[in-house]
Amino acid sequence: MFADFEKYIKTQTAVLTDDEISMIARAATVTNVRKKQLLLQAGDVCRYKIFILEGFLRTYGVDADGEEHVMQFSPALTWTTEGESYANCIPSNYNIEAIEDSRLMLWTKDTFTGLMSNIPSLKQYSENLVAQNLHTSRNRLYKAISATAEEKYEDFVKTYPGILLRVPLRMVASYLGVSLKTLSRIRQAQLQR
Amino acid sequence: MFADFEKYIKTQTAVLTDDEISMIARAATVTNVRKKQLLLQAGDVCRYKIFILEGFLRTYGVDADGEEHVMQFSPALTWTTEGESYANCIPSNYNIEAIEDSRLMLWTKDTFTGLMSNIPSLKQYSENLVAQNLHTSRNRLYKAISATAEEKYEDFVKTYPGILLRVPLRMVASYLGVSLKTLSRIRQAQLQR
DNA sequence: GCAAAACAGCGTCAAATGTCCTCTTTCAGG
DNA sequence: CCTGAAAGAGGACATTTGACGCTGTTTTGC
Repeated sequence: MFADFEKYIKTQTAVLTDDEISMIARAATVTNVRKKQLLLQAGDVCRYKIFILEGFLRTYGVDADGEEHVMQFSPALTWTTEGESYANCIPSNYNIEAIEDSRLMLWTKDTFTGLMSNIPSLKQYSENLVAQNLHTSRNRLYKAISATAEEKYEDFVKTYPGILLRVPLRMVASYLGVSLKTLSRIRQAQLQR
Repeated sequence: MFADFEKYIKTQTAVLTDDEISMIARAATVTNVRKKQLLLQAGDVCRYKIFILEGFLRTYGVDADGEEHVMQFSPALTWTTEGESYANCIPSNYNIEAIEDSRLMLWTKDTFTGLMSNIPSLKQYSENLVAQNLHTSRNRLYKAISATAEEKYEDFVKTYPGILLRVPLRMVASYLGVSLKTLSRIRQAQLQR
C-alpha cells in the first residue's frame, strides 16, 4: 500500500531504516481526493503534512481582486503543507487544491511531532526538507526580481519539464507572475524560431 | 562586549539559558568591516554564520548583464549567511557586502555545529530561524508575483520603515525588482497626494 | 449526448515600465 | 578647497505588459 512512499523515501535519505519508514507510513491516513477538491482553505489552519502518492496539487493565494496566484505545484512523490499555518496554528493565507484526482498520505501535527521525537532521523530529514524549501524559494525569488518574463518561462520549462503538459497555461502564467496574454505571446514567439 | 547580542537573543527565545548564550557568544569571532567591504564573494563558499552587532549588510546577486539584484537587507541585531552555500559547501551565487561600517560576530560551520551539538536549545533556535526565513521568503515571493510595483513599494515601506532612510533608492528598487525610474515615478506620484 | 464552462489564441488599445540621456546636488578623498 | 564619483530627479522615446472583447476548440457535468 505504501510501497511507493517507502521506495521514494529510501532514495531521498540514507538515515532512515526500513522499520522507521514503515512506522512513519503506518501512522499516516490515506485519502483519495477528486480534482478541484480543496485540501486547505485560506482562513483555516493547516492541520496536516501531506505526501502525494498519486496525482497533483497546487498551492495558491487569492488577492483582493479575486485573482489566483500559484505559489507551488506539488506532483506525486513530493511533500507539501502550508508551513506557516501548520507551524504556528494560524489561519492560512493560501489554498491547497487537487488539480488531478489524487491519493494522499496525511499526518496531523501531533502525530508527526510524535514520530519525530521517537525517530530522530525523521527530524533530521524533515529539517533538510525545510532547508531545501528555503533554498528553492530564495532561488525562485531571485528569478522573480531579476529575470524577464521570457527568462522565467524558459527557466520553468527547464526546471519542471513535466508540469507544462499537465496543468492549464493560465496556472503556469500565474505561477510565473505574468498574464496569460504575456505567456501566450512568449510561446508564440518561440514557435516562430 | 557581547551585551547587545546577549540581550537580543534573550528577547528572541526563552529556551536558551544565560550561560548558554554566553558560551555561544564566546565562540564567535568579532570583526569590524568598512563600508563597501565584501564578506562573501559570489563563487566562494560561505564559511560563516554572521550576527550583526552594528551596521548594515546586503546580500545581492549579479546577473549576466552586470546588474545587481538585492536579495536581502540585514540590519543590526539580525542573523545572516548564505544558507545554500553554507549548508552544502558549494560556491555561492550571491555576494554579501557591508553598506555601512559594521561590527560582526562570525562562527565557522565547525564551530557552530559543535555548539549546536552541545546546546540542543541552540539547534532548536536555529531551526526556528530557518523556518521563519522560509516563511518570509515565501511571503515576499507571493508579493513579487501578485502585487503591482506600487503595492510592493508600500509593503516595503510598511514592513521595513527604517531601511528606506539608510540605503540608496537604487538598492530599494533592486530589492523590489523594478527599475530606479519606476520607483522614482511611484514616489513622485505619492508626493502629489 | 448536449449544454455550459473552461481553455487558449488573437487583435486592439492603453497603461506600465524600461532605456538612455541630461542636470543638479551631495559628499568623500586628496 | 577642489574634484570626481555617486545619487537621484526628470524628459523623451521605445518596449513590454495588461485589460478587454471576441472566437473557436476542448473539456466537463448532468
